[in-house]
Amino acid sequence: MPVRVLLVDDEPLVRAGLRAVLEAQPDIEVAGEAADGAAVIPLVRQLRPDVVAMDVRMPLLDGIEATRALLRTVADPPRILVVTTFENDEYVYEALRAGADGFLLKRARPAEIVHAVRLIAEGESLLFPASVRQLAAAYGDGGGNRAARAVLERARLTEREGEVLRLMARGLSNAEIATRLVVGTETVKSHVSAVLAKLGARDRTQAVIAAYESGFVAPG
Amino acid sequence: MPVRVLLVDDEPLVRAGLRAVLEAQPDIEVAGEAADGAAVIPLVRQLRPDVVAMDVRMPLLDGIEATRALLRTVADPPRILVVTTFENDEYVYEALRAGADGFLLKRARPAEIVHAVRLIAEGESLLFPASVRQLAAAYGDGGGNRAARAVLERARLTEREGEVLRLMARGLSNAEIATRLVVGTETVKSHVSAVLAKLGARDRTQAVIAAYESGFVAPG
DNA sequence: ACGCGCCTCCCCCGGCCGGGGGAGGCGCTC
DNA sequence: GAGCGCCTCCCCCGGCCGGGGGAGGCGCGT
Repeated sequence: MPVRVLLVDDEPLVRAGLRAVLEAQPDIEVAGEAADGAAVIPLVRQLRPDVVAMDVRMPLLDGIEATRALLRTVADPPRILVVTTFENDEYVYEALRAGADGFLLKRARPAEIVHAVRLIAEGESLLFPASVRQLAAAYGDGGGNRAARAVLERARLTEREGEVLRLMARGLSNAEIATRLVVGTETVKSHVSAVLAKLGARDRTQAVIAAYESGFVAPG
Repeated sequence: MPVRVLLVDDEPLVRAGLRAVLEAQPDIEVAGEAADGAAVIPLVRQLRPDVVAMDVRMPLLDGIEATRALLRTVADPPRILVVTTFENDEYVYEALRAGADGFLLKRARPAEIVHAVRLIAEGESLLFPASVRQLAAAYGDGGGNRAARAVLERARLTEREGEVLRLMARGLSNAEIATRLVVGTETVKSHVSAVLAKLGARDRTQAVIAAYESGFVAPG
C-alpha cells in the first residue's frame, strides 16, 4: 500500500511541483490538496492521508496553528511534514514544537523530498535534513569554526546556548554543566530548553545528534 | 597549582614510563607510586592526589576493587583513570561501572596520556579516547561496515544491541524503539542497559556520543 | 542432557529531565 | 527613560530514564 500524502500550500505552483515529484514514485500517492490551513482538518477527516506536507506561512490559518488543530482534534492524526522556503524560518521551530514530525526546504532536490516523505511515513523524525549539513559544508574551509558559527547563527543560538550545547555533546549532565559554568542548575535548564526548542529537538540526545549532524561538533 | 597524580601498577617499568611522560609536563606532578591495589587507600589518604592512574589487572586487589574501595571509603576521593593493556579488556567496563572516570591504553602516545590526565583532572569523563577511533580508522576502507563491525565487536555488542544503539543514535526513545522492533519497552530497556554498560556510558546521550566518536554511526 | 549466551519480559524505585510559567538584573539601543 | 535581548534563578510537576534484581524460552555446542 502506497504512502498517501495531502499537500497544503497556498501557492498552486508549489503544489504542482510537489505533486509531480511525489507521483513519480510508485510507492507514493497524492491524496489531495488544500490551499490554506483552515481547509486541512475536514480534508484529513475525509481522505485519511498518512502524511500532510504543510507550508508554514499561509493565509487564514498558518502551518503552526493547523498542526496544533490537527493533533488536537483528529483521532489518529497523520504525520506532519512542514515545508518552508527559508532555512532560517523561526516559524519552523514553532511548528516542530507544535508536534510536526519534520521539516523540509522547498529548494531541496526531488530525491530529498521523496526521501523525507518516506522517512516521515515510516515514523521517523526528520529534524536535521541534509540541507542543514549542506549549509555547514558550504563553509567547508577545512571545517573549523566558520561552519559551527554558521549553524549556530542559523539556529539563532546565543553564545551561552552554544557553550551549553557543546558541553551536552561531551556527555555532561545539567548539574555538571552548572558546575563547569559556575551557575545554578536552573540556569542550565533554561539554556538547555532554549537549545532544544531552537533545534527542534525533543530531548538532549536529539540535540547532540543535531550537533554532530550539523557539524556544530565533529567526531575526532 | 599542578595536577598531582598517583601511579598504581604492578610493573615498575610501566610506572617509570608514566612518570617520565607525566613529569615532563610543568603542570603535572607525580605524587607517588603503588605496586598493587591494596596499597592505594592509605597512600591516597596520605598524599591526597588529584588523579589516580590505576592498572586494572594487579595482584592482591585489582583495579576494579580498588576503585570501589576508594570511592566507598575515602572522603572527596580523587579522579580515577584506569590504565589497561588490552582495548578489549572487559575488566575496564567493570572499572568504569565501579566509578572510574576514564580509561587509557598503555600503548597510547605520550601526548595522549598527558591529555587524558589533564582532562580527567578537569573533571571530564574520558570514556572514548582517541585509540577507539583509531581502531575504526584502521579499517578505513572508505568507512562503512567494517569499522562499525569492529567497534561493535570491540565493545562485544550483540547484534540486537547494535540495532538498539543505532536507533538511539537516531534520537528514538525507548518506547519508539520498542514499537520499531516490535518488542516490549522492558526488553528495550534491557538492551539499552547492556549497551550503556558495555560502552561505559552513563546515559543514552553518552552512548550516542560514543557511537559517533567511534565511527559506529557517522554524520551525513 | 547440560551449560551458556542471547532475547524476551516483569517489578520496584529514585532521580534527572524537560515543560510551563514567572521574575529580576544588566547592557544595549532608540 | 523605555524597550529589548540575554543571562540568571525560582517553583511545580509529570514522565521517561536507568539501576537492581529476577525469570523463562530458545538455539547452540559439548
